[in-house]
Order: sequence, then C-alpha cells, then structure tokens
Amino acid sequence: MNEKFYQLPEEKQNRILNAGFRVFARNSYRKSPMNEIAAEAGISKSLLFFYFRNKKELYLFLMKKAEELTIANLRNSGCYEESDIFEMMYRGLLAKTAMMRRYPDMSAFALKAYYEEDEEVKDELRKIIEPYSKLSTNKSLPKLDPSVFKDGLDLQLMYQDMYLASEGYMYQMQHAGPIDVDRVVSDYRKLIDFWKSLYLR
Amino acid sequence: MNEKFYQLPEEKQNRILNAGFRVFARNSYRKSPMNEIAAEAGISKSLLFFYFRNKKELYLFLMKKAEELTIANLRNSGCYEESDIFEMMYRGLLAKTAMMRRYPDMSAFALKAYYEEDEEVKDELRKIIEPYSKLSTNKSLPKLDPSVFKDGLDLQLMYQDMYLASEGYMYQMQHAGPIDVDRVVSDYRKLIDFWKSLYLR
DNA sequence: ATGGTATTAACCGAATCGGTCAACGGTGCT
DNA sequence: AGCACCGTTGACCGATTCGGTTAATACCAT
Repeated sequence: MNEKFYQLPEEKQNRILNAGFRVFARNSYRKSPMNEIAAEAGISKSLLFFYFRNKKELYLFLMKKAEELTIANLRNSGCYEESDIFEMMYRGLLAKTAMMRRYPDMSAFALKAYYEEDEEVKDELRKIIEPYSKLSTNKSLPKLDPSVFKDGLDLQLMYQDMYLASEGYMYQMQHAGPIDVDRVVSDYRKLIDFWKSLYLR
Repeated sequence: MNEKFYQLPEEKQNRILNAGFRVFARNSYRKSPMNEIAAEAGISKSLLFFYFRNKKELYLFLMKKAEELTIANLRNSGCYEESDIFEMMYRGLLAKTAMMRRYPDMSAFALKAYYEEDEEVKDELRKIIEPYSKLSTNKSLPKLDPSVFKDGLDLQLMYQDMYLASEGYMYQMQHAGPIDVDRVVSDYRKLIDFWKSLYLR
C-alpha cells in the first residue's frame, strides 16, 4: 500500500480502516465494492485507489491490521498474567469491548475472513491467518486449582457455562443493534461476581 | 407465487427454500442474485422465475415461510406449557435445533431480514415481521416461584446466566462451521442438569 | 503566478444483474 | 408415427455495477 496512507491524520486512517472492516464484514470479498467502502469512509473511490493499488491489497492489508491490533490488544489486556480465572475472563471481555469501541466491525470482519473462500485472496489470506489463529482461544478449560472451588463442583461444566455466557455477550454486542457498551460491561461484572459467589469456596 | 410450486415433491420445495434462506442470509437483499439461489437449489434460473415472478416475491415468500415455520415450531415444542424453567429452556433449544436440521439457514435469514433496509422490500417486509416479532422472546425474566430455589439466590442473574449461555450455544451452531447437532444437544442437557444442581434447593 | 500535493469527476471495458422467451426433452394419448 | 402437454432449460437482452485509470481540479505555501 501507498506510504502516504501512514502520513494521514490518525482519525482519517481509522475512518478508512473502519469503512473497510464494515463493508467486508457485511458482504463476501467479491461482493464488497470499493466505491461503497470509499463512500463509507467519506472519500472518493479514486483516492481509495490512490492509497491501495487494488481491492485485494486493501483486503489483505485490513487482515494484517486486524491481526496486529488483536494481538497487541490481547497482550496489553493483561488477561494472560492473571491467575484468577474470573478476573481473567473479565479482563478478556474488557479488552474486547475496548477494541470494539475503536474498531466496531473489526472482529466481525476477521471472523468472516476466516471463512472466505474466494480464489483471488484465499491462499494469501490463509498465510496471514494461520499463525494468528493458533493464539490460544480460551475455549478449552485452563488448569485450575480445585482447592479454591466448592467441593464436588464440576469445573469443566462451570467453565463451559462461563465461556458460553461470554460468547452470548459478544453475540449480543454484534447482532443486537447498537448497544450501550458500558452497560454491557457493568452487567458482565455483576455476572462475574455472581459466579464467584456461586463457585468459590 | 406460482401454484405449481406447492405441487412439487417436498424435498424439492425444501431445496429451493433452503437455497433462498442460505443466499439471502449471507448477503443483503440487493446482493443476493437469483442465479446463485437457483444454482444452490440445483435448478435453472428460468425455473426459479417460473415459480416466483421476481426476486421480491421470492424474498417475501421466504419471510412468510420463516414466520410460519417458526411459529408452528414454537407451538409444538411445548416450551410454553412447561412450568419448570429449566425444562422450558431445554425444550426451547431442542425446538431450535430440530428446526435447524431441516432449515439450517432459516434463522440466520430471519435475523438478517429483520435489519434489511432496501427500499424495494422494506415496507412490505415490516408488515410481515411486525406481528411475528412481538412473540415473547425469552430475554426477560419470567415469573418464578422463589421457594424452589436456594436461599439468597439472585434469580435475575441466574436467568441472565442461563439465557446468555443459550445464546452462546446458538451462536456457536451458526458461526462455528458445521457442527454435530446431537453433541450440542447432549452438552446442553448436561449444562441444564448442572444448573439444576446449583440453583435448586 | 508557480509549483507541488491532495483529491476528485468522468470515463472505460468487462462482468453481473433481473427478467424474458423460444426451444427442448420426455410422457402419454391417438 | 404424430401430436399435445408440461416441466425445464440455454441463450439472450438492456440496464446497472464493478475494478481500475486518467486527466483535471481544488488547495496551499511560496
């Protein structure tokens, strides 16, 4: 992509990024028109083609950006250093919501890209996704010290419950129209404390 | 739509319905081509236009069909007569999975249609959706008899937990590639029993 | 005015779209 | 064999949209 893109004021860069995320998240690669992205970003199609040589380049650039931002976000969220599983999950959702404020459609874009099959981008897309998809998603049960939990508690089921509810939150935030993010976070905090009172010894 | 459509063998009708659900669920109305739907259904575009005069007619027909199927499914699921909230939720998910077996993309289609804004279909679409969207979604806490639950339990949070986890299940079934439905159901059953052991007195 | 830079309107050929229509193949009747 | 019927399709049409190019703007500092 054109170096000039980086010299743009950050706000304008983000407008273009978000426009790309949004359009590519809503439609497949082939059905995401460049003029729609340009309009969404508030610039002309010509200018968009000035910064990015063609659609493929923009698409792959967005994917790299999404990967980069996600990794950086996970790192500084501190949810890996945290040993308390409840606070770990809380920090995880906190990180996701923070990201969603700045780039509302990025995660939807990344998810859709993960299943993109278009020949024009498929191969190079996989190369970008592969290392990044190996990042431990917290689907599987992490190691837990059973002594802090109530006796006889099925930790596997406990974790599944919490994980699914978190997924449910993320789902609502993306599919249930525009949402008051702060409200969601405070609701989630209450739920976390509810779990602590239920599960902890 | 053409009467002849109903005289088709049911399997072929369903193939056409599912093709429509699938394509319209993946793209917006305007970006869902008729030839793609026809190909997905294994028939020619001409034949599709023989059964449905134009794209708008097919789209609205699918919406009506989705409404009709959903209502019928909810009715016979028996999840309304059930007073036990745990069994109610279980029956609810059971009903949804049953529907998802026959019409895998119907609910995704209905959800997308709910947000469709295209001028060509917007108005007539709303007329179809309106009465049907008033069906009580079980987002809000139903009336519960506190005496059967553990003392001091926050019923509001309990229900929120269960509701969100169920949403998480539905989310996984639609966005996490093809899934073993039976496995999901049995997992969910285990979770329900887990909740009963946690929450019931 | 001048020169450089950011930005765009206008345009191009190719592809895709919704929709039409004449023809095709099979089946049963005569 | 011929004929009529019916489900089905390939080929086609005009209109629109697409990715991408280019020549010309608007803007701003000298």
